[in-house]
Amino acid sequence: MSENAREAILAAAKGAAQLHGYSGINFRSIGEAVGIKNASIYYHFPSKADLGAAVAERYWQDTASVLQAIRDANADPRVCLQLYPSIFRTSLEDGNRLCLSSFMAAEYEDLPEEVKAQVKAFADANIVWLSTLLADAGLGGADQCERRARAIYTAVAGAQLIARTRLDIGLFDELMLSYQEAGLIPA
Amino acid sequence: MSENAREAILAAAKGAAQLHGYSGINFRSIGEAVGIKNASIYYHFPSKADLGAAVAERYWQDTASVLQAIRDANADPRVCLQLYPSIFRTSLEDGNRLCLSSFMAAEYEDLPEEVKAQVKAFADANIVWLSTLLADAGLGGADQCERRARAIYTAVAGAQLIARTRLDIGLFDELMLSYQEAGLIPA
DNA sequence: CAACCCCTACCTACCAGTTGGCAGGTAGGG
DNA sequence: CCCTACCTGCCAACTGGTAGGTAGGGGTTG
Repeated sequence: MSENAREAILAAAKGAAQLHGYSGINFRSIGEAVGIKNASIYYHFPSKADLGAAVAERYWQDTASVLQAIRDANADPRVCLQLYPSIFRTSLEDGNRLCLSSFMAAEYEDLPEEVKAQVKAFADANIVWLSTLLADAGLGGADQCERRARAIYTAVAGAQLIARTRLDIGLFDELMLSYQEAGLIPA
Repeated sequence: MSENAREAILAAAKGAAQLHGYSGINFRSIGEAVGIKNASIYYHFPSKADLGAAVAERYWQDTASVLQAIRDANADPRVCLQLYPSIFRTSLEDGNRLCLSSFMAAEYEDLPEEVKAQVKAFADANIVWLSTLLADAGLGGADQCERRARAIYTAVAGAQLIARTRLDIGLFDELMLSYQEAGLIPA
């Protein structure tokens, strides 16, 4: 196992956290999913807080990579902006999972400090990406773009949160369309 | 105590749920807050699921009352729409609490059926109110207004969720302004 | 080549704390 | 005498976490 086990633990914990939150990360279940005993997880991660922070850090880094890939594949910033909601859509497709960071935002008051920091980092990464692309699309100055980036990020996260309760991805798609019609997401 | 106890339990459970979610509703803590022992709660509510459902039901009913009061106090539907975010703002003011329904939307997969139903009812109540007022303001047909109502509700809920992690109500206010500037919330 | 040792990556067994929930008892008012 | 509105005491399940043991591979030394 070795490095494989570490990765498998991260993957299992990520999946669990997207379904049940940080408090739903359970060492016994994760051990079972990975194929080791719960105590063995402590060989790879010193505590639950460390594991949670590692999961959240990996999560925003992976998201940042996907966002970068969208930019690389599409020269037109407006196309990129329209593809932005897809990163939230995929987790709904994948077993009605929530954005890890949204779930942890809800649990924020009960989170260890190191996890909180990674949750904020996710939001920051999204806002930076959005605001860069808004600027590239010529939609105002830096300040204006950052404000709008924040608005888009929070709105899309909210849409995912609520769409989840209806078990209907169509609702999420419809909400993205409404955001476009209203002028929040550039059409 | 009697009927007082029941109300006190509901209030304590509501407060706990807004901070820690459904899974954070803890019979011992609630008993302590109310001034009775945990086992005594079972006299008033047969199970945690029942208590949770009662709390969520009361929550959307109270919200519906506040929304109705806004309508009663303001003839202009546009003024009402601009006051809408205030219901989310107040819970942030009150100890950085989240909308109960948003928190439970995150926990949705782990919720008992009867609680899920009340979580949905909250969203429905908000959307009905918003879409009625959008129609009153002459902002399109019934279908169009309902779509926009959904968009506003999810965006505002998302803003509250993310603003919470920054412990800064100013961010929430700024997001509401951005939604207005973008044209999502009628100005 | 063999004996040795240590490090990796796990294991078993356990602990203390917390959880929802239940059985059965009781003070006091009508 | 019974009903209300609580109580004590308990249980089983589950939680994160710890102590200490071990199989096996690799490197070093006589």
